[in-house]
Amino acid sequence: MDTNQFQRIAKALADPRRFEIFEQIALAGDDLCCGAIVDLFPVAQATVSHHLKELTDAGLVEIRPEGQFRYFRARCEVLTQYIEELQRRAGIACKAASKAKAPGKRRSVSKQAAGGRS
Amino acid sequence: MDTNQFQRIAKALADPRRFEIFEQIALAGDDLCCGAIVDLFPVAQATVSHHLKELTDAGLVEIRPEGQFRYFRARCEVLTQYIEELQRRAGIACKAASKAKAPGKRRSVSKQAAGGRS
DNA sequence: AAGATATATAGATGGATATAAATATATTGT
DNA sequence: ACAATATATTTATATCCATCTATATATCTT
Repeated sequence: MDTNQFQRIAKALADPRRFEIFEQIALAGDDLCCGAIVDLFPVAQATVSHHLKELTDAGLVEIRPEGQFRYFRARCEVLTQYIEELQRRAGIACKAASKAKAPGKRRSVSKQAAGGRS
Repeated sequence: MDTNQFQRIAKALADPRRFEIFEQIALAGDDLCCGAIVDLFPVAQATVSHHLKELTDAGLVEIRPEGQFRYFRARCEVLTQYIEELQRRAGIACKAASKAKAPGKRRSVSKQAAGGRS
């Protein structure tokens, strides 16, 4: 999974409302259309539509148009991929950390004088 | 894991810079102090300090003060707990979805006329 | 105690974004 | 074709937040 999608998913999941919407979609299978979701939350239809777009752009949700309705379905595999990527990135780091427990090589820094960054 | 921490972690991970900082902390074991992190990124010290606070508040990082320094360590268990909670919430939903594949109970909605929500 | 260094906090600012109202687009039914 | 319904988009607004500068606090060194 590329960094771009990784971050888009992270951001999509970070908003509580949007995550709840995703949860509801996942719970409902492919049975929820936009209007049904609007009924579940105290927000305007435009807001739900916006969140659905974010979720879709992140790849977490896919759309099945059916007449004038658009039914949403959670792409659980994509969430799984995200979790795996998260585990991979942080997991590698954490593993490396527990390995490097050996010598006392404290990195104490002084640079401030040099003014390195702009 | 309570919803509060769940969302705080999600938000902490959602900012790319902050996630990178977490990665670096995890990679370094408990060897990184604030100044060392500042050296790794083109942002001001105050910004790093802010991100460290967010990560700490989310429980993803813990502090070991040592003299004038404060060394940061990644709490990988907490990240693991978050991942498990994410899997639990979405996983349950996704599982339920694949189970409920049975009858054609489309929820098509009409409510608009009633003007239910505020 | 005084200066230097490390980190945190306060305040300000620009940019992102969640939300809403209004409008546009598409589809269905008559 | 027209009215009604469903969803998306546009535009505006208010809030949040990443970032900065400046300052405060704490610790170390001499």
